[in-house]
Amino acid sequence: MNNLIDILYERGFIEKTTHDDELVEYIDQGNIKGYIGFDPTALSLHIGSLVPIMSLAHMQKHGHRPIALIGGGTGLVGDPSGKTEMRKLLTPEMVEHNARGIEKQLSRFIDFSKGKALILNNADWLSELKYIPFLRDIGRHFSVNRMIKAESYKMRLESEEGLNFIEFNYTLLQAYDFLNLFDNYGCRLQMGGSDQWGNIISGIGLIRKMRQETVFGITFPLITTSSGAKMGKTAEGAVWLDSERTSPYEYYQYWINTDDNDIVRFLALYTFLPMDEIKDIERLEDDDLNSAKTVLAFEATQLVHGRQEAIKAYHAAASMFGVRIVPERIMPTSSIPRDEADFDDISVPHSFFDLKQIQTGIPAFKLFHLVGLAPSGSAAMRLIRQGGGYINGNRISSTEYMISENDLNNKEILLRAGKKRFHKIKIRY
RNA sequence: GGUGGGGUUCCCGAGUGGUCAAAGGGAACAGACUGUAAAUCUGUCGGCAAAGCCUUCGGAGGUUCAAAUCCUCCCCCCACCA
Repeated sequence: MNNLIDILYERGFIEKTTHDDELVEYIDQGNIKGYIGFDPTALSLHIGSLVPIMSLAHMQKHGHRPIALIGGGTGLVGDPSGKTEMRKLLTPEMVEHNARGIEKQLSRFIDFSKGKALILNNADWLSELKYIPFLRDIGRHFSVNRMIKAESYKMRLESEEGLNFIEFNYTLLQAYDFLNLFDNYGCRLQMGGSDQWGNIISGIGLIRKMRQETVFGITFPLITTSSGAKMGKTAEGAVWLDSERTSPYEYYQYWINTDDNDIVRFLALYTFLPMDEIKDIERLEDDDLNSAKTVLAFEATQLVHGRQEAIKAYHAAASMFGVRIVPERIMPTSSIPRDEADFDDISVPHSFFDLKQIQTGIPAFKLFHLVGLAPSGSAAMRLIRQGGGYINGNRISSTEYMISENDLNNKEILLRAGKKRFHKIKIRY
């Protein structure tokens, strides 16, 4: 059970691989290089990229050398695989900017020091490509007949919108990436999402044809929640790894809201906790399940935002929803604090108001909108009308309700929308 | 370039002169039930200090008392032909 492949299989990272036995043999040699591409379509990565990131981290933990390839060049083209519509084209400046942000986030999971891992940008070689030589050297190895039969293009070919030529070239560029990494870095493994299978196979084929060498591919399953939703999608949009976009508290809450049926799977994928402990979770019921979710949320938050932030989020949640001490018997390896500490709540979303503003009086619905608990005044009005608006734990009875000094509770007002969205008003003196 | 079909509120999708803030479904939100879970049931689901008013149906004009619906021009997408 020491081979990276076994570990990845056990934790649920692998959907399929090429050359099963040869791949295991190859990885057994140790210190191998494997790469994954990251699209710089946004400034930040989100939860959807966590599986690739974690697998690179596992690689490193097992003595191999991960290569994170930022798609600075391919990002200018846009991967159509599995997409229903064409991506918006990004400007080179945007791609460059995004690449930096992504690099920062990756380094939380992977140690890039002393060549223990590499971070590369394919713009470095793709932007220099000459069209005619590229067509002659690379393009001639690709059969259009085969390409249009590929599953990843199928959706687009059958759709109304069709497939644009620029996107059709994406596969060639990604195959060329692999060739390049093979030639210059001795990289023989590419990993990626299941939608990348076609692109990965193309790279493998290209290297076989041009270098007569065998290289390998691994794809990850598409992770969905038990209810069928894509990972990391909420009403507010994606759950980002960047604390500017998704606060550690919100991030923590996302994991706490995990479906019961997903806990084991997610602990395996999104934490480094030992598998034998994770398997014990399957036997838990009721309240213990919530403890397991707490561990999941804590560990996942710690990985992305660091221990301090994870503890803050954990404490904030405790102060809102009640303290929950995780028993020693559940996930003993987890570093989640298990003692009754002083639970502060500084991580709960909050904003500051002047005492004067409160004394003047402000309609409750207005305040809910103001602090972002409702997207509009109308929505806030509805919320209150439906009995979903609370002040300091008490349901607001009327849409006319005015917030005043009387609502101050220890210099604070706790607003709540529905069951689990909180916002604290603090008075600035 | 030609011909035909399209662009509707977060998404899908009905609507071809007033009864349209626009059917239906999905998503989402709230309530009940719970465990900050799922399932189920009920309600809400453009904005606005709100029984009223304002802004939306690719864009800009126009016809009309009245336009998502009719006319003109433009932009974009798709299919077939070249």
